[in-house]
Amino acid sequence: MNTLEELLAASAWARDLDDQERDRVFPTVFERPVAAGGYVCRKGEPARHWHGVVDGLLKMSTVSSAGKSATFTGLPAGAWFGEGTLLKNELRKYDLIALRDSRIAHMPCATFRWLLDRSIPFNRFLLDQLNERLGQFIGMCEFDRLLDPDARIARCLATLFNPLLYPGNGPTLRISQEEIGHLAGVSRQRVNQALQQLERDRLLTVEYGGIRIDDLERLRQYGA
DNA sequence: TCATTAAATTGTT
DNA sequence: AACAATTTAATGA
Repeated sequence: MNTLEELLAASAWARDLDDQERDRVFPTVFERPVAAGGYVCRKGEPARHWHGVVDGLLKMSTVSSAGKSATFTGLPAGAWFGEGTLLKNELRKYDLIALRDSRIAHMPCATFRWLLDRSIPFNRFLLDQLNERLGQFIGMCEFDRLLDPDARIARCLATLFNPLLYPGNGPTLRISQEEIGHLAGVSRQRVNQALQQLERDRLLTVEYGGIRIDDLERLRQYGA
């Protein structure tokens, strides 16, 4: 995934629009770079856009008043996010931070509402996405308290390869072990150990600066 | 195109 | 957290 055009081509909601809708919607969507460590949006801000990840990697997290941070999920290229806040007309509930230099698509709130009011495919997409996310988060509640670090990392990685939420990506993902550590909330050393175990189990292949998934289904189930 | 160097990432302690 | 080894990317001959 490299260009805004490719992101839109890979996104189900955009594919299903008719020509007239496309002409109206696409020109309003623009792209903006975010440097590694930078915020795409902050907890407490009003939402002005719906966002997509053209390229890069984000984490969704919050910081408690005591200063502890919790990461909820990672967002790879192909992800669209922020609809929850737009739909409810609330303030953002999470921080979205770039784990590395990233390029983020912005769809203005007005366009989002226009699609919401007239496009069935767009509504269908949101419904599917919210449903898929719900499944992910319920899975996280389970593994957060029940599973050992290897399994936590396995499932954390599996979520990044959800083809419904993050289309347009192959079986390989450029992600460093340090970045995986940030997402899963474990040390880089522990990530390294876990990846070696998962490779022995033939679930994935460790590459320099990335991983290749060999068995997504078993990765999802790991530790169950 | 190839060799050299710097930077990033990995694997280990 | 620190270290050495490995891989990649960038540079210039």
